Amino acid sequence: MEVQDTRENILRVAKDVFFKKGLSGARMQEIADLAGINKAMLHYYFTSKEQLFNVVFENAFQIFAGHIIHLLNGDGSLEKKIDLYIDYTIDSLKKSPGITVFVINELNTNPERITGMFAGEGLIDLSLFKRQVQEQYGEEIDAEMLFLDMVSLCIYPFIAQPIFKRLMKIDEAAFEALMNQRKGWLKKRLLNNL
Amino acid sequence: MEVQDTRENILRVAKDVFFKKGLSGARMQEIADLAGINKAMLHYYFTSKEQLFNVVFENAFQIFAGHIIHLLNGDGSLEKKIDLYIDYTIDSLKKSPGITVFVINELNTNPERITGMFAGEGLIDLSLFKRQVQEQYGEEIDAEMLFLDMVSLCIYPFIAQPIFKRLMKIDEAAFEALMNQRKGWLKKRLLNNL
DNA sequence: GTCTATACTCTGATAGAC
DNA sequence: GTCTATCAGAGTATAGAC
Repeated sequence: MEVQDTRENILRVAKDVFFKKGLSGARMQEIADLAGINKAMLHYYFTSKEQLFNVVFENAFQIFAGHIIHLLNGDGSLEKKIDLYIDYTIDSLKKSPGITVFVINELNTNPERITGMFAGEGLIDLSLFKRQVQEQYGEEIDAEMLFLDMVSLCIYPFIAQPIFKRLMKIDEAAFEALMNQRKGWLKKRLLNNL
Repeated sequence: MEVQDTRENILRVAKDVFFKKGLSGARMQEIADLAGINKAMLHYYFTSKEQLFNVVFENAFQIFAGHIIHLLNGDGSLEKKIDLYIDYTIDSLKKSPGITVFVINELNTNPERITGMFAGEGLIDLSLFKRQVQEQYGEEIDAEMLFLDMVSLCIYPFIAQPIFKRLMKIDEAAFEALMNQRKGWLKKRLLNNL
């Protein structure tokens, strides 16, 4: 197998294992087994478990934060932005439901990471969003609260997915359908209130 | 120190350590140090790390699920219930912000737990809530969606607390104030829409 | 690039004295 | 009930042959 293939393959299965078990719960042996290689090979491509984890985490954080960046820095009216954010976030999380718990958990375990993640560019910044809310709705709507609402409403159902599925007595497919239906519900609820 | 004191003391510090690092990340040595005893004593009171963890988890889950049980099975009108749920949940999470990530993460790592947790009584059941919504608002409001909204809006800000604090450039105290302010905001937003 | 074998550390758990 | 000392297993990482 070519270098690139092996490396990509490791990252693919490492993602699955780290998503499920976190940094401390994951085992290099399991990653090696799933990748069809042995532990020595893992250390040939990645110097340590932590380094491998960091690569996986940074990829995941890009996707996770992408939703928010998309919302904050997108073009168009507030209504259009919110509309797009809902579709983008829910569709994206349907494909990779474990990503939120993974990122949140790591950021909780290892809060120093946050500073590093936000240091990059000025990409993650609420000020444009705030200005837009103010211009269109004045003081009546609190931009920070609206932002908290949007993010919460879209993301939390995926975080608590195992509980909700049990509570509502539905399976994987029904949950996905519920999330699709939720897009319309959220647009009505969020936009009608503005 | 008396038996009860030592045991309670262990549970208190074990909670802190497990909340921060999870099952696999926690170290018996650290728990022993913080409790002011040695590892042998830990195993005198709790047969294994997993057993200690289970006790901590079950206590935490009671608190976590208490919010929802409170909502689902409470007395009074829907409006009153929602009002109470918001106050109860936000006040409770302010006191123990780490609990949500802890519970969610463990349920994600170890999904078999969910069945056990729900098996107990018929306490966690959406049907009363659904009936109440239907009676008061007919088909216009989707009870499951409304339920998802309430829980998401109250809980998610605490889960993503480290990120939000960084994003909004506020400290611990300001975050708490924001959550207090949020109670009023949520009541207006949720109840005006019904 | 890939493997086998192994070194070495960490950590959960127990034995046994007091 | 509490401690010291120690064992046994697991798990990361590396040496070195091919």
